[in-house]
Amino acid sequence: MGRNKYPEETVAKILDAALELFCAQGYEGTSIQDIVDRLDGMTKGAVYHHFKSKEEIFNAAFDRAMAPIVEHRRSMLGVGNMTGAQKLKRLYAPESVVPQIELWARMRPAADPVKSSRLLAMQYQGSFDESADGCLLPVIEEGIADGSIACECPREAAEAVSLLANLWLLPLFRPLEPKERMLARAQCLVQMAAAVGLDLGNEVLQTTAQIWDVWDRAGW
Amino acid sequence: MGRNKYPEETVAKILDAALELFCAQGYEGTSIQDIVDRLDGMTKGAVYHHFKSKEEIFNAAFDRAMAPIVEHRRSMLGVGNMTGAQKLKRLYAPESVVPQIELWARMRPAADPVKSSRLLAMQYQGSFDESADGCLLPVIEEGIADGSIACECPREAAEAVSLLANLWLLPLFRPLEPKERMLARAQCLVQMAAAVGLDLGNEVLQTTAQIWDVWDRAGW
DNA sequence: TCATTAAATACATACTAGTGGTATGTATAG
DNA sequence: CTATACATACCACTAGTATGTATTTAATGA
Repeated sequence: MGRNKYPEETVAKILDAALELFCAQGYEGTSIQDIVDRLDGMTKGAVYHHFKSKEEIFNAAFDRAMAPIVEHRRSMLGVGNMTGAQKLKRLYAPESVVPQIELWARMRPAADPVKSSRLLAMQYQGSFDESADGCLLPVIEEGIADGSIACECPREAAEAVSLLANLWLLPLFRPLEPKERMLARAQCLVQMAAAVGLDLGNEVLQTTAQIWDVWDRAGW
Repeated sequence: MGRNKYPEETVAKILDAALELFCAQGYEGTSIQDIVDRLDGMTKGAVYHHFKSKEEIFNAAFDRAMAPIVEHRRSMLGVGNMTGAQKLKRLYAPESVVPQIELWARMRPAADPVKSSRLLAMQYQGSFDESADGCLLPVIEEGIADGSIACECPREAAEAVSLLANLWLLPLFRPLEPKERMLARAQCLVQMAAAVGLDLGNEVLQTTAQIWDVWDRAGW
């Protein structure tokens, strides 16, 4: 194949193939050759021209997939006519979470923590980032400032809620539990969060139910 | 090297070397050759005579390291003269947790979730196992049966507490936070657990403080 | 405005060191 | 004598590199 006039198309193709494979087979279970084989006609040279390592492909693929979701969550922060408490509920309302879940469902990560260990590590790391630099902690602090939230340990509460939401309520790396169990988890999280001053709202239950439906439809 | 009269010594040497390397460099970052190089004079043939794969070495190394700790925690279950609530507090008291932490501290896992992703995945998986088949859920159910614990969602509460204890209170895969922050986390977890009917007891604070000291002394 | 050329880009090809794992040989203990 | 505990030699495959080649873009001059 000769030189492409629009190399960003090639990059997109590489990232699409990589994302699917990384999710289905894990990072270590996916070889560069696997990716190349999905790019009909293309060779390893092309891949290593656009990316300098497998690691970089991995990160780029997920950053690209997550970008619109991160953007959507961030967009709420600037809004002026909402209290912190209202924004907090919004963060875990269906319209904020379900699009992310639909993306994950399409990517079909392996329901085995060890196979998906790298993805799991990213979600773990991301839970802390989300609390610190992302949306959750800023929203909580906004709520404390405007008097709509009373929380003595905002940072810790944010981390705990974020961890549980990402690694426990999202059925990413483990077999899908029965719907009632997932709802029980959500109810449990709501109670626990309330104990440290965070009212996540009962929409979390609806969110969880919708997540379950998406996951179930996707054939888990 | 000729044939050893006591092959279990060879096995022990392999597992010792493997454990240290897997912790320090992660699973993928450790090659069989790395392990062999630590077994002076021995070769890959010896390793593959005793273990059939890298995976098996990994599992055997950690099972061996964890065995005494698991045993110690299990030993509490049979005791008859304690209520479930008392046993629950015991599970997170210093004498139950600190030995485990000292083991981890000696192994020095990399404070990077991605590098330690396989260990992280094991801890994650283990958190669910601990709730389901391990000590936590049985103890809670014992407490419900004897009237010392009032918990509406024992399974969910156990999972949540287990996850937070293993992935948030233990400073395994992330840089060590300041002591006050770790104590704030512990306080936060105690409050959240109380909200779903589990009294972890204030010993958790002492446990956390001791864990921090061990970690700090180990040079994190 | 357009042809010519130079340089930068987008790939393909061929190769390397190192990996997990195996097949097989050999010496020793039971 | 046999089974075990190793050592030796090898294999297919991996991430990554060095280099070659064709094509697009930019610069130039008229």
